[in-house]
Parts: sequence; C-alpha cells; structure tokens
Amino acid sequence: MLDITMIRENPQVVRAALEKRNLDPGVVDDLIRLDLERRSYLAEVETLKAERNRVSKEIGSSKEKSEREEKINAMRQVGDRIAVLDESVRQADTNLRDLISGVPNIPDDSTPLGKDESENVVIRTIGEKPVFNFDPKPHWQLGSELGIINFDQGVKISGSRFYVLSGAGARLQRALIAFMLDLHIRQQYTEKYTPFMVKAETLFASGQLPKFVDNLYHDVEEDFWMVPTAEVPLTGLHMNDFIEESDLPLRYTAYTPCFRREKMSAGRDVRGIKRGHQFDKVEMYIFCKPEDSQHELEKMLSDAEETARLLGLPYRIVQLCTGDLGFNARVTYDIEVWAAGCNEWLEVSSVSNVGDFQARRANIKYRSENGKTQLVHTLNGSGLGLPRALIAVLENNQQADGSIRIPEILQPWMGGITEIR
RNA sequence: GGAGAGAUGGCCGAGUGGCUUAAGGCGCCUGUCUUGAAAACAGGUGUGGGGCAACCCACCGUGGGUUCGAAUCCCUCUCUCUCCGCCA
Repeated sequence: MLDITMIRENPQVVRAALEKRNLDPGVVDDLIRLDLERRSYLAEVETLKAERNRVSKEIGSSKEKSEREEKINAMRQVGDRIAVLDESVRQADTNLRDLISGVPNIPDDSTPLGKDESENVVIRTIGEKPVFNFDPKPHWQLGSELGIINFDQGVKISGSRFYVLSGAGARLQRALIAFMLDLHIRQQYTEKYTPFMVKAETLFASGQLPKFVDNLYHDVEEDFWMVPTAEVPLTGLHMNDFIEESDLPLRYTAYTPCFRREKMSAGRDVRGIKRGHQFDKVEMYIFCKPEDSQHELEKMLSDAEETARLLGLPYRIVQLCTGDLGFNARVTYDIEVWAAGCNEWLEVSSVSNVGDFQARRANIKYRSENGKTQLVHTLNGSGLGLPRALIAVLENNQQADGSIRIPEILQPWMGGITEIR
C-alpha cells in the first residue's frame, strides 16, 4: 500500500508509475479527491469534539443547576452532529482504503520499461545446457515410466491438476526441501515452520487481499484461508510489531505447501507437474532497514542462485520489466532453470524488493537512531519452487535407458542411492 | 463442546461515570554531582491523525450501545489462563 501523504504531495510520481505499468493513472485524481473530502470532515468533527470535551468538563465542575441544564442541552445537539460527521469520516476512510489498497507499488528506477513479459531483460545465463546422444524425455513421461509420478491417482483422489509422487520421486522432493532449508540456514536465514491457514487480515497485510481473492482457497465456515505462498505467514509474523533496530535485518526461511486456485491460468501448462493447485516451496524473507534493502536484494538473489548452481542446473537471471512486475514489487529478478525434456526455461524463483509497501499494510516498524519510527523494508524470494526444480533435476539428469542420476548434493538425503531406475 | 477468570502504555501495575482525558514502579534518555562509573537527585520518555503554528482529535483486546461526559455501565466477538469433555 502506498502512503496517502506521499500521493498527496507527489501525485505526478504515482501517475507516472501507473503509466509505466500500463495502468490508468486516473485513480490518482480519485484518491486526492477522497483524501481532501476525508480531511475536511475530520477537521470539522475534531473541532466539535474539542468543544464537547471542554464543555463536558465544565458541566462536571459546575454547581449552578440551570447552567448545567443549558450546557447539557447544547452538547446533546453537538453530539448528534458529531455522530453524523463521524459516519462521514468512517465512510470516506473506507472508500479511500478500498481504493488505495488496489494501487500497485511504484517500480524502482532500475526496473526496465516494458509493456509485458516479452520485454523482460535477461541479465545473465550461467551453466551449460546438457547435451544428450538421445532424445531427452519430458518429466511426465520419465516419471510415469519410472513409477515415481502418478497422475491417475492424483486425479482419482482430488481431480485434475493433482498428482502423486511415489517412492524415490517423493523422497527426491523431500531431499530438495531439506537441501534448500539447510542451505538457507547456512546463508544466515532462520528457519520457521508456520501455519498453512491464516486469517484474512494476514492476507491483507501481505497484499494478497483484496485484489487476488479469486486465486485463494477459503474455508468460509471457519474463515481460514490457505496460504498461496510462505510469504504470507512470514510477513504476518511481525504484523503490528516494532522491531528493535539492533535485530535488523531479520532473515527467515520457511518450507510450506502453497495453494492456488489458478482460475486465471485454466488451460495453461496442463501437462506434467509444472502448475498445480498445490505445490511446495521453500521461501526466503527479509525485514530490513530501508537503506539496506538494495544490498539485501543482491544477497537474496545470490542465495537463490546458489541453490540452482549447487544442483547443477543451468539457469538465467531475468529482470522483470514494468509491464510484468508484480503488484507488490519495486524490483524483481526471476531465476529460470533449463529443463531439457520439455525444452524450456522454467521460472523457479522470483526475488523481489517490496520496499515499505507490505510493511505499511502490515504495520511493521522500527525506531531509528534519531528516535523516529519508520517502516521497515521487506524482500521475498523463492529458494526455488519445488515441482519445477524437481522437473529440471529429473529431465537434465536422465540417461539413455530412462534412469535418472541423482545430483551428488542431494544424495545425503536419498539414503545412499545414486540413481532412480 | 461446557464452566469460570482475565486482557490497561516497552514491562509490572492502580483505577466501578467528571480535580485521572491513565496514578505509581521498573526500564530507557538527558542533566546535576564524579577523574570515570555506580548511587542519589531533577527533568523527560506511547502510537496514529489533523493544523504553517499555538494546539487539537482518536486509541485502556475487537466492534456496537447508554450518557452532556466511558478505562469505568450494557451487549457482541476475539484471544489468553484454569478445570471438565472429546481428540491425532
């Protein structure tokens, strides 16, 4: 969420930001109008409240009966007027909040201008694509033949877009999770295990609600929401907190399943395990001082890169352009790994600097040296999305006979086996 | 699921309708004293919002209500604790 004071003082900055994202800048005028309206109600009602407070005090100390009666009657009328104005302020507040919470973050100057994902910029490509002396198979074929991915059973118990991992496949995914968590712990992140169901308030704090309500699973009866990413509970950990300056930066990592309705993406990526309603992910999350967020972004990116590098996966770093940038983000780098079987770059990680956008929604502050309270900056990034990392590991390490070599780095979690066959 | 108790500022804790629009203590900051520190003493010390400013408004778990006036009275919900029941 953007700061209304900032919008009031720099409307042209916000208009320009919306234009860069190919969105209508007209909302800025609506915001300014609503803000003006709200402040005018506020000024009036506060004057009346001051008067009521003053006179009520006089009533308390007054001995003269007729004088008391007179003042009580006058204040009764002031009270009625206050009630009306309070309602107007409340209404203006709600309208303003509804509108402003739908406005996306302002892209950082370093984010390249562009209309959509076709104008994202490849920053660098690391590693060599594997070469085969046979036709590499896609993971859905490899997985079915080896009996480690069972699509039919997933459909049988849950419906389309679900699958079951079996035997060494299930174990390999678990190995990836453990490897990533252990790596991030070495990289100075504290592991967290969080609830997978949260309150609506928590989703609002991290920016998923109200805008992305269509992508979320919701238990209406208990009002629990399934997390679409660990970013949600991790942001929520410090909702309404003051963090000690000496504790910053706070770096967290968490494994969670992620639940997404994928309503918008119906019909996309239907083959294999690339896109489902449920997937696993290891996330990194950082709370830091504003002046450190650029530096922390670089750290997080290199930490995510190390994951791909240690797994021996060829990858490239793509910087998102303004037209493709997510709602919360100021800068985003995607990491894409090469998958030899389906012959494409798979987005496995998205590392973003969110600035104070989430911190304002979530009300997360610290006190700086000069005694002023300030919003923290937050960053988030996947330590790699599991199904896609799994796809790349399976496809890139396949052998002519359909067996799969297990990367050395994962073998400690695989009980000593070096191949799946 | 049932019964009871509770929720006040960074922390502890007083406060059952108006000299309390939050006492007192701890902690923290500043000053005096000291070679320095401690102790003692004095002053200061919540958050958000409005206003150029003086200053004003809101906030005592949440949301409503009663009243000229609510931390205080009434209703709702949430959470915590104790006991009972059920339970992986």
